[in-house]
Amino acid sequence: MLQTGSGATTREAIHSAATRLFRARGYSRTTVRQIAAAADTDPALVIRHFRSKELLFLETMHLTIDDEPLLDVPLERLGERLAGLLVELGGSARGVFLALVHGSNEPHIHERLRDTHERLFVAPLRRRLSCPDADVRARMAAALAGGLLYALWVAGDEGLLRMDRTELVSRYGALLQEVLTPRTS
Amino acid sequence: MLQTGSGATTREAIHSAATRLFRARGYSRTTVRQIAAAADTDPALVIRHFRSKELLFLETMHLTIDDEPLLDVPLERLGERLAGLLVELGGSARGVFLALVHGSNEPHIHERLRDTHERLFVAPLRRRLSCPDADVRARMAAALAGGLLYALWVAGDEGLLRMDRTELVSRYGALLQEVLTPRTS
DNA sequence: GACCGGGCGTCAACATTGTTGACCGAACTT
DNA sequence: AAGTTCGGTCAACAATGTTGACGCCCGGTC
Repeated sequence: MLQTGSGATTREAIHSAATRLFRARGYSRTTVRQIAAAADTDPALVIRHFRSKELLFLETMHLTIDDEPLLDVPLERLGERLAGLLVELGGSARGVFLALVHGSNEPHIHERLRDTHERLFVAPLRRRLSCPDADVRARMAAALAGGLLYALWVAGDEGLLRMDRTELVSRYGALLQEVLTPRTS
Repeated sequence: MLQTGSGATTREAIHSAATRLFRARGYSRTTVRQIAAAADTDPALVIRHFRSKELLFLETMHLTIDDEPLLDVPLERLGERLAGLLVELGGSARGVFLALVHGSNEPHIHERLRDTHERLFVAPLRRRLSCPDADVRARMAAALAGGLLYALWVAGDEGLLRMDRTELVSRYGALLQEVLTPRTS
């Protein structure tokens, strides 16, 4: 009957509090009671609205990039464009990505991360390629993309973090370009 | 005074049980009581020998590769050699790597992962290069290496997993080679 | 109007987690 | 022989995710 009483609003309060906390502190370091307190409600209600902490996590942690800017650039600049997107990605996307990676010990979260990798990197890149080995190229480029995020955020390579952004974009972009449209020399 | 009574043996039993369980199930899904049961002892003793679950994890989860085979290959084959090492790495190294990545929500484990990345990938590669930008090249190659492990194990890209090993080594190796010793064309 | 059925909220409890302290036995030191 | 220290056992603690019992209040039905 979906009566839109105060139920929906507290549900949204829980949702937004969970989003913020999961992004900031990850899955295991965020407790249901913290979420309840931030949403000014009861821990039991958090579970009653979303059926478990893990389902709440899955419902809040969606990693999306507008992949339109990926598509509207000429093919020979795709590598640099993707590299630029990756290094500028920071902020909220960083939190979601790290939460997914850290939480992917849990099978459902791992599945979510795999979907995200496929949908965010592999599929858009493959769509831009027409050669017979487009799938392999897209997957290798996706591995490179994930590798950059891994090195910067997961491993925390301070050498790369301190590096000049435009140089990093240029060099890593050239590498991505080499996977996507190799020089046949 | 180091009396080698039954103290050291149970400590080793705990150590080996923890190693096995952490590798198989990761940090958060392994409980101190499971470790104690597998070592046939008491949970309290696990904590008394290693001061906390996290310290026990750090003492057991060391990721090492004999980097000698990395060094004894001519520079122009280094890329393919590294790629070969990475895809054949499986087994126990996979468990340790995943445990570190998943657990790196915890600051100390994150620090361990950063050290491992530096010691396992960045440093050996930089040692082989002599150009002025050796550091940047080594770090980018390390990002590629981590990206391959990330794509295969963390994200679980089934397309790459199903791919022919020798082709994957050859193609990803060429890419690594491009970072290490770029064709100046 | 009386009734009551179900969504919303509150509270107390449960099992499990990591961790600590109290107690005990045995072995080594003096 | 006395004492100190290490190794082990047991019970407890606070915090975690989760569940069930109870109360409230609004919307529809006799």
